[in-house]
Amino acid sequence: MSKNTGFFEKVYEVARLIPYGRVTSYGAIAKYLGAAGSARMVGWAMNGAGKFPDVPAHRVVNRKGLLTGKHHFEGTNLMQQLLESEGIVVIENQIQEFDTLHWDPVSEL
DNA sequence: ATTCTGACGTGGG
DNA sequence: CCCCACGCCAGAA
Repeated sequence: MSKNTGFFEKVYEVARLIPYGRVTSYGAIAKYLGAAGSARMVGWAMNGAGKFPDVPAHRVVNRKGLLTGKHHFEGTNLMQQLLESEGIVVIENQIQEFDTLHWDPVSEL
């Protein structure tokens, strides 16, 4: 087993709870973990999420609904394709109707 | 040990 | 809405 820090593990846990066809933001996860303000750590944690197929990192975007982390996926627009595959409309790396699709673990969970 | 970076967020202009 | 500056803190060199 890898030496996962509790923080990383919790990030992955929340990420797996993201419903199909919905998205959330790094800050929302960070806040849910009680690490509000440390949203960057969530993004960094996702960097290691590539080793976890169960973690839909493509459903995690920044607060603007922008696919800022698409460059970390394979190819150039894999992240967008995955999102569109779930019925999410993405134009120019920007999720349409982001406010409606946004899933907040603090409120929803 | 120090220094820099980073898949972010918030506040002010 | 945009842009700029600061804070956040774990990991890498």
